[in-house]
Amino acid sequence: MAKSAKISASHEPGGLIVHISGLLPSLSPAEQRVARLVVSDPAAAARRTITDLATAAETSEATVIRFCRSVGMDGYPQLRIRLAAEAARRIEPPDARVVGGDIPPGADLAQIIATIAFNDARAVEETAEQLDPAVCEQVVEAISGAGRIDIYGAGASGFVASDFQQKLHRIGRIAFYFPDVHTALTSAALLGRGDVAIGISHTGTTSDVIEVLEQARTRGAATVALTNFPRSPITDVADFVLTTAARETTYRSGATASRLAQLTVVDCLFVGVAARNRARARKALEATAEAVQSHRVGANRRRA
Amino acid sequence: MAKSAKISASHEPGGLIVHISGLLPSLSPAEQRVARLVVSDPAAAARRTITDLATAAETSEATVIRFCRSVGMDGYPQLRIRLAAEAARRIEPPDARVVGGDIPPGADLAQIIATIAFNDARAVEETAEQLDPAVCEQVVEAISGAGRIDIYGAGASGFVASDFQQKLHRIGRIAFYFPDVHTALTSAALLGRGDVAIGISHTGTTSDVIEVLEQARTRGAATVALTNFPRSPITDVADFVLTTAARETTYRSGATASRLAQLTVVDCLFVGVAARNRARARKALEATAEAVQSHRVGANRRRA
DNA sequence: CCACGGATGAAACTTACTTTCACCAGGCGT
DNA sequence: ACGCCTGGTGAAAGTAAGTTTCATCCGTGG
Repeated sequence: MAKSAKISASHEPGGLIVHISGLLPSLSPAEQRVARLVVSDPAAAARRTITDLATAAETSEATVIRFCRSVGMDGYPQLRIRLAAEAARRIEPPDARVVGGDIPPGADLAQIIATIAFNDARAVEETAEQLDPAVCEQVVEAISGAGRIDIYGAGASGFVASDFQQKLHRIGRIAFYFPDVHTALTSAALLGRGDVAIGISHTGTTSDVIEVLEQARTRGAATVALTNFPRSPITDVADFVLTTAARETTYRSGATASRLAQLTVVDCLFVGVAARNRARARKALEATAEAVQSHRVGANRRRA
Repeated sequence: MAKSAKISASHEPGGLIVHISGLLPSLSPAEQRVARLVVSDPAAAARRTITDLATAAETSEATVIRFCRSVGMDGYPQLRIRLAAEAARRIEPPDARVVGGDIPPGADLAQIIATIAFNDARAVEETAEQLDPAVCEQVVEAISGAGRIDIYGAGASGFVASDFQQKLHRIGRIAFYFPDVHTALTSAALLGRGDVAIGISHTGTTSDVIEVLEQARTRGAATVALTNFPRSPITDVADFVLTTAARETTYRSGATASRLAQLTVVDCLFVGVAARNRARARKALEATAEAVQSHRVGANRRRA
């Protein structure tokens, strides 16, 4: 008893396994048998019941408990949990993911999934990191006070534009999206001071969008550009520039990463606007949610 | 096609937590209370005894056991250990970010951005983790060999459906998307063996989509469901079920996280299909890229 | 209104964990 | 050599944790 008592003081936060193997020689023979089992396969040990482990170590449960105390645990369940945690941590990180890289021709689907998800998640994170909250704030303010909001985007970015439009609409802001250039131009011509025009273009070189944004600007509307390239042409016609941070240059993994990044920015703006008037936004959201209720079918099933 | 045994079954290698939150709506109220406790702090739950947890969830031990079974565990000890492992693997939760939580009323924009981006990125990562490559593979194969591919989705999921359609179209697959239920139904009625129908619904309860998918199935098409909830009604009419892992349950941060997750899955499938025939896909992509070139304006500037 | 089925918790029950205690083996003083 | 302590050990008793059963409750649909 005296021997193990002194050890109990050491609180071992890091490597429990290491800790155990360190004091292995100071343990009694029967406890050593237990310790060796534990050290050699922590994950397996974590799965065993105390009786099981005792049998495997050719000893009694009592000894296992003594072992637990010897290494500074309260009891067996605690040891089990620590072991499980330890074992989980040991798993090496998923092999070298190709950052922003191409997908090798021979890749299997699991690899493809890992690569894509990694890049997609990165795009979202990095976009958020480099977003300037000050600019966002100004844009949010402009949108909040706008008489009307026009959103432009072509192709894949049109998708995002449309999403933004819907979101704003759902919280009661007057927002429009135009899938067609001519309609957009017409609308832009009707904007004025106090209105907001938002142009979305990943490359920042989509002439249609630039043109429309320019039109809006000359009419006195505040113009916002959302693009991946801070020095692209679209930024010339924008009062506020928001950038995404998708690295993907190739078309390989679709333009999905950039789309996700754009959607994230849009979401931030949306929540920012909604936060300005919680009550009103919430009310509007609840109303719209209710509206689609009738198109929902019975709840999720219970059992398997 | 093995229609009896549904593909996807009990695959949850990625995240147990994620798995649980997906199952959440399909649990009974009392079990949901337990689930919420577990999801909100897995590490703490792992430390608790079953009686403790039951008390905290204001329910009985019996319910906790039922919960364990519902999420596919043998019993409470097993759950505990899995939770401990899970919690350990989890990287230090970035300071005060409310995981899947609400955005505090007083939050400034920088906080909002951080929270949103964090949740969005998480949704993408966790979705990838829990995606079953085997099911993906089968879906990819079905799509690759399909005579025709119909994609259905309403509201926000409609965007994703449309995106998928565009992607497949761009690599030369014959794919359709219908924004309108009636057109979709008509189209579904014309499907047959060898065709593929894909239904996208975050909640898995959108009656329109379910209906159309069912129609497609009775016509002999292979049906695929993409939803966040593995036990939702849409899975009843699907041969293949793919799930996303967005935790957000509230409308607050928009349904953006779920949308991103869906897009990621779509991207994976797309790349998977494209990888099946690199040459052909690449050629098609290059052709389409060239087509929009004329709508691009001069390159990015070099310096300021 | 009742029958029904699922959800639920109390209590019985089982298993796992912990403590107690007697025993044994080896060291040590007489 | 003989007791006599001392630490190591497992059997068994005891306690707590986990699991099952079952009666009750509640909402649903006939």
